[in-house]
Amino acid sequence: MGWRGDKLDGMTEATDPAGAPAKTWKGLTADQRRDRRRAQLLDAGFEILGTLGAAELGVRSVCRRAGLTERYFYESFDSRESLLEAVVDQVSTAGFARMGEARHRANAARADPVKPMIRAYLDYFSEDPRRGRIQFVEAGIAFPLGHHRKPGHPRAVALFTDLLAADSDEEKGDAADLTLNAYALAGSQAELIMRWLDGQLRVPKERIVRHMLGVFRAVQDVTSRAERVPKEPLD
Amino acid sequence: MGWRGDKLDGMTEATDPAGAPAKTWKGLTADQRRDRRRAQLLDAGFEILGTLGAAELGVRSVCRRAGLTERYFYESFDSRESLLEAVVDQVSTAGFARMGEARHRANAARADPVKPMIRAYLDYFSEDPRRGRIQFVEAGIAFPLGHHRKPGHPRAVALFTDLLAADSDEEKGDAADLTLNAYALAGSQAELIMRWLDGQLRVPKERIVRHMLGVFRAVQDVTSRAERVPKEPLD
DNA sequence: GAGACCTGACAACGATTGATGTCAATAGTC
DNA sequence: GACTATTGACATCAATCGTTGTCAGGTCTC
Repeated sequence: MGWRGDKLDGMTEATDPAGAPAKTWKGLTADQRRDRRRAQLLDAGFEILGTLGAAELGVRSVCRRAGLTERYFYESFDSRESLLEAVVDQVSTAGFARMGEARHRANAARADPVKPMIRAYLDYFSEDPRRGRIQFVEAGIAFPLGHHRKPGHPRAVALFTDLLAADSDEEKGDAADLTLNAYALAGSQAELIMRWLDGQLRVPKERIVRHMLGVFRAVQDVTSRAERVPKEPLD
Repeated sequence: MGWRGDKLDGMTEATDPAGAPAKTWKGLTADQRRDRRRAQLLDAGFEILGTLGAAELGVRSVCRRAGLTERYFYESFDSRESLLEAVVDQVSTAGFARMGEARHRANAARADPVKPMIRAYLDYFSEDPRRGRIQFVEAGIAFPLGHHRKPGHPRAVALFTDLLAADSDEEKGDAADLTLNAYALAGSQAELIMRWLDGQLRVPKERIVRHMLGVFRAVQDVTSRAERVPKEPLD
C-alpha cells in the first residue's frame, strides 16, 4: 500500500467471455489471484525501495516481505529490475494523477489550478515519505539519464511546460525559455519537497505551498533569449 | 583523473623529520607510493561510479581498473562504501572549489560574482559529464537523506544562502525565505545542469549560464512570509 | 473419494560479493 | 651476493545473488 487505492475489483462473480463461470480458488479467479500476488510484490518492493533503497531490493527480500515464494515473482515480473521499474512507475504515475485531479477540480471551479496542483503534489509525498525517496532518489538509479524509459521528472517537466504555456508572455520569452523554466521548476520543487520531508525546512506545510507558488510565479517570467546587442556588455 | 590536478608533490628528495633521507622505491617514498595508489583507486572509482553507477562499483572491479590488487584497496579504504563516499566527496569538493575561485576572482575585480560562479560550476560539470552523474545522481545513494555526512547539496545550499544574503531585502523576506530560496535554487541549477549535459536542452552553454542567472535573480526576491491579512483571500 | 489443479517450502545451480590470507617474484639496501 | 621490504597474483572464506526446478500437501471439481 501507499501509492494506490487498496481495493480489489468489485466483481464477485467472474465469468469468461463465453459466459461460463470461471473457476475460483478461495473465492478468487486465477486472474484475480495473479493480480493480487502482483500487487503484494509491488507493495513489498515499494516498502523496501522506499526505506532501504535499490541496493536492498532483491528477489528474495521482496518475496519474503510479500509472503510469497520466488516462483510467483517471475510470474509477474521478468527480473528484479523489472519490479524496480514498476514500483517507480507506480509512484510517479499516482503522483501526477493527483495533480491532474487537482487541476480538473480547479478548472471546474474556474479557479487558478497552479496552487491546488502544487498542494496536491506536496500532499501526495507528505502522506508517505517513502514516495519521495522513490520518486526523487531511487528513480535516478532505476532510470539513468540516457535510459529509454523515463517516467519521473520528464512527466513533471511536461506538466510544468503545459502550465507555463497556459499564460506565457509570447512577446518576452521564446520556446526554449519555456523548456528551461519547466526544468528549473521541476528541480526546485523536487528539492523543496525532499528537504521539507527530511525535516531540514522547519516551516509549516502551507508555507511550502506558498513558497513553491512564489517560485513558480517568479520563474515564469525568466527569459534568456539572445539580446539585440551584438556583444554582451559585461560579465 | 577528472576531478583534481594530476600532479604529484613536487619534492624530489624526501626527508623524514630527523633529517635522514627517507627510503625510496622506484624513486618514491613509502608515503608517496601509498598516496599514488590511493589516487589510482579514487580515479578508478570515479570512472566506474560516473559511468556505470554505484551498483557496479565493487572492490574487485575498482582494483582491476586501478591496476592494483585487493590488498591495496584496504590499505587506503576501510570498505567499499568508504571509497564510494570518498569519490563523491572529491567531486563535490572540487566543484565548489571552482566556484570559490570564481568568486574570489570576481571580488578582486570588483565585479558581481554570481554569474562567474554559475559559469564556473557549469564549466566544471561540462568538462567531464561523469562529475554530474556522481554529484547529482549517485550522491543520493552514497549519502541518503538522513545520513550524518552530506557533502553534496548542503554545500550548494550554504553557498546559495551566502550569495542570497549578500544583497537580500531585509524588509521583504525573513530568514526562512532565504533558506527556502537557497534550496529552490540548488534544485533548479542541478536540474538544468544535468538535463543540459544529457542533451535534453539543445541550447548553447552560454544561454544556460544566462538562464541560470535569470532564475537566480527571479528567485532571489521570492517570499512566503505570512501575510498580515488573517485569512488568505483565495486559493 | 478420485483426480486435477494450485500452493508454499525448499533444494540446487553457477556466479559474484566483501574481505583476508598465502606466497613466489621483484626492487631495493648493505 | 645476502638480506629485507615491497609487490602482484591468486586462494580462500562465508554469504548472497538471480533464477529454475522439485515435490509434498492443500483445495478445488466431479
